[in-house]
Amino acid sequence: MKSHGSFSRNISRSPLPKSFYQRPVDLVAAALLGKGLWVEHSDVKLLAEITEVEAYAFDDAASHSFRGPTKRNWPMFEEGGICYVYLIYGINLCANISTGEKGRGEAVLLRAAQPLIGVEWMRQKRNLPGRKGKEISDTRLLSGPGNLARGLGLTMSHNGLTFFGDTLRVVDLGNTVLPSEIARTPRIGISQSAELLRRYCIVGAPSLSRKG
DNA sequence: AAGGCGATTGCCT
DNA sequence: GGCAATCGCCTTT
Repeated sequence: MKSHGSFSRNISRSPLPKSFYQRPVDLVAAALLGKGLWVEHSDVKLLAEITEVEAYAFDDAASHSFRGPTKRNWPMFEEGGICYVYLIYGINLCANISTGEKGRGEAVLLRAAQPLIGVEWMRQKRNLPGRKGKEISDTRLLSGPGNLARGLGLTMSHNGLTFFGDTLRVVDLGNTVLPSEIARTPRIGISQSAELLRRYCIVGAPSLSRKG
């Protein structure tokens, strides 16, 4: 029986400690798989299981931080556990979690998650007025970085918030993701350092933005 | 001061 | 499978 989508677990409301993020970005990326992403809005509380992420290191040509701090990427240089939100292609938002010590310049991009709590709220966020086609299935609501940010209601107002506060949290879902269940692949949509295996995903998770 | 291009998505062919 | 939408940073005048 696969655990994805199940509620029969011991879900913690406590955010993971700062120390969780004070580690090399690739370790944090892999460790985030299977964890709960908790987002609180004034009218709703949301929870989703992280299934796909990408690691971006300071010495990585594909990373926003590669050329040093700017007005846009400054949260990447904060201490680990800070939210970095940016606009991509003028259309979509992407949410990241900074890692390492302050000044390091590394982050994990959140690419996909499985909705657990607040599913209908997420669907409303995705089904914006004017959208054609069929209703989006649960597993696709947070599939892809732009969709994840939109479905969870993340905006630029979340830029710079911590993931151990009231609004944003990463929590333990009481499950275990074995190393054999984790796949490493090239990152998606980049040209620099395209050969590096820094995309991490839970093998076979239905919410993945792409197979593998 | 201006133009190219990107860690994307959804619609159209 | 191709492409438009659309904003900010970086590179080049």
